[in-house]
Amino acid sequence: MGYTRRVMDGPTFYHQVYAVVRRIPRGRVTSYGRVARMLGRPHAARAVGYALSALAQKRESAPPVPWQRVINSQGRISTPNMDGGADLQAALLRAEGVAVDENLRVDLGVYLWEGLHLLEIDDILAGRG
DNA sequence: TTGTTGACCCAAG
DNA sequence: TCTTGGGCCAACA
Repeated sequence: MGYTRRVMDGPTFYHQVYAVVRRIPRGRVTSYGRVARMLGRPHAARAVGYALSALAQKRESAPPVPWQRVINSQGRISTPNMDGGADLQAALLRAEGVAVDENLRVDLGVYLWEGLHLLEIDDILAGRG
């Protein structure tokens, strides 16, 4: 089968996103697009952002997902600042040693996390990670 | 089953 | 640098 993801017997795309995000090392960051690519969905960046958004609402994350380590491809925090979310994210990153600009910008050349390969992700999703 | 909704990405201007 | 416009995707009503 090629494209049917209506009823996936495995983890949903969201869970796959969470699994990958949990692998981001402390003090490093990556982008939504990169996470999407790691999951074999090069164009699903928006869905990744949506997944993290849902995470913030549900507030049910055990173990917790370090969502603050995910920013956009321009190295900027794109979290809505309604709840002070963007500021919170910046604070969390700084606490990990990541230099965040006053304009909520991070130097990807320094802090970018390259990511994982598909095979490693398969292991993680299979519970061997 | 269809339409809507985003914490996106990329190429131009 | 910043702003626009078009494209892509998954979850949900």
